[in-house]
Amino acid sequence: MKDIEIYSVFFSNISRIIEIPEERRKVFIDNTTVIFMKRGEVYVRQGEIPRELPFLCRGLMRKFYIDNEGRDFSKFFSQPNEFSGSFAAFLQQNESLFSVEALEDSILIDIPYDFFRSEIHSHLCWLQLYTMSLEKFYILKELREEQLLTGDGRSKYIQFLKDFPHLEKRLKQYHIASYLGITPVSLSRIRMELVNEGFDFDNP
Amino acid sequence: MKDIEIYSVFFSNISRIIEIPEERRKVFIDNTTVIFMKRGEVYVRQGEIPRELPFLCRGLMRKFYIDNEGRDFSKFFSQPNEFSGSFAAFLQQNESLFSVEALEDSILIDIPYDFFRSEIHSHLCWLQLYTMSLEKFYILKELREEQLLTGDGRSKYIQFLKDFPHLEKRLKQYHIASYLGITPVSLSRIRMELVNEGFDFDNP
DNA sequence: ACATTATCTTAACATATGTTAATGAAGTTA
DNA sequence: TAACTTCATTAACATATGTTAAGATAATGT
Repeated sequence: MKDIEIYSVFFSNISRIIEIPEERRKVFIDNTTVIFMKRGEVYVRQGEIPRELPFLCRGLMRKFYIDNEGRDFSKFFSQPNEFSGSFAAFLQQNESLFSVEALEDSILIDIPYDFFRSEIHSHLCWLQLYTMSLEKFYILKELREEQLLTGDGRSKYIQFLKDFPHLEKRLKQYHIASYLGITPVSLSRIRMELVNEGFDFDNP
Repeated sequence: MKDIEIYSVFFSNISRIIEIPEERRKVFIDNTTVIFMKRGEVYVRQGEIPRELPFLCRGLMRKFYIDNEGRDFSKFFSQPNEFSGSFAAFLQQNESLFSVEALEDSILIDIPYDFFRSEIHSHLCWLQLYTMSLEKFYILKELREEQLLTGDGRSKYIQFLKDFPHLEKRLKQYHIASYLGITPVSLSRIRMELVNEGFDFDNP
């Protein structure tokens, strides 16, 4: 798949939300880069300063923390038409708190920091789109915060199944468990419970 | 304290970040409302649709969830110069997932939804300021998410002490505990541990 | 298809946190 | 000051989740 096709799909998708004029599209294409990633490749490593903000066009990526004891926590699973890096680290140009890896072959558009600050922040159409994106992410975070704060393993898993109905089968159990902040063993117990209560994972 | 003084301090504070032209200030003042709240008063209740976005000028407020079993979880403690409502509910004009109450006498500026969408979203200066605010909140949420996902009670409490050094003495222990997602009993055990290790809560 | 590896399940036991309740400390009101 | 209320601490016990390890199942590479 050629870059031009990637951009074409990209602009077609965002045109459903806001119209970007031809001149701005051209500038965008000239200043950003299309990246192809293979499954298992790491986009950015915890501790690196991300110089680009990646927009996921295709595939599936995972944001994850490794803590001091080497434990792995999944922060989020990114799906197409989302930014899939660390806003926090990119915006502040400091070290990313987490790594990002491709769980499946993926395609993303890399937006360099300087271009982001000059172009995106100074044109109303881009700023509106970016703000909507931020709002969407913020809303997700608010829900996630509630889930993590108030829920036990079981309720967090049930919420996960609602939030990501198509991901349950594409993800490893240990990735799901690490997203919920529990162990794979504990997740397996919860799944067993649900099955005993009549839940059918093939036809949820 | 009169409204005009509140607005004066408000514009003075934000002018350190971005300049708002006189004409926009006037429109802002004409379309927003200053609200005075007493300690213990509730600004918005879980389940209500917030028609205004509140900006906290003075005081201390608490955002909190009550779950089905009646348990109380503190989502955040808002300090001056922050929005202190639910972005998610306000932006989408749907039911707030949490309540907001004043823990101390507080003053806020209420921004009505329609005005927010028409005025703030269509003037670059406001949109830039708003975007920065969103970015700041998003960054906070990203840190909070990590804390909730990866930390146990003890490490979350230590992080809380770093994040809110002046709040430890102004808040009840059970509010702190509910912010960390643990019980007051568990928090008390952690504090006892820290004291035994030589930590001094009077001179931290 | 086979061998190999990776993942998931299950069980036994360990640990952290929750629950309940009693006590003590601090702040409020009469 | 005394009586009362609210809050924090502490202890005993209950429960959910973690840890380790074994075996079963599924995925992968040759």
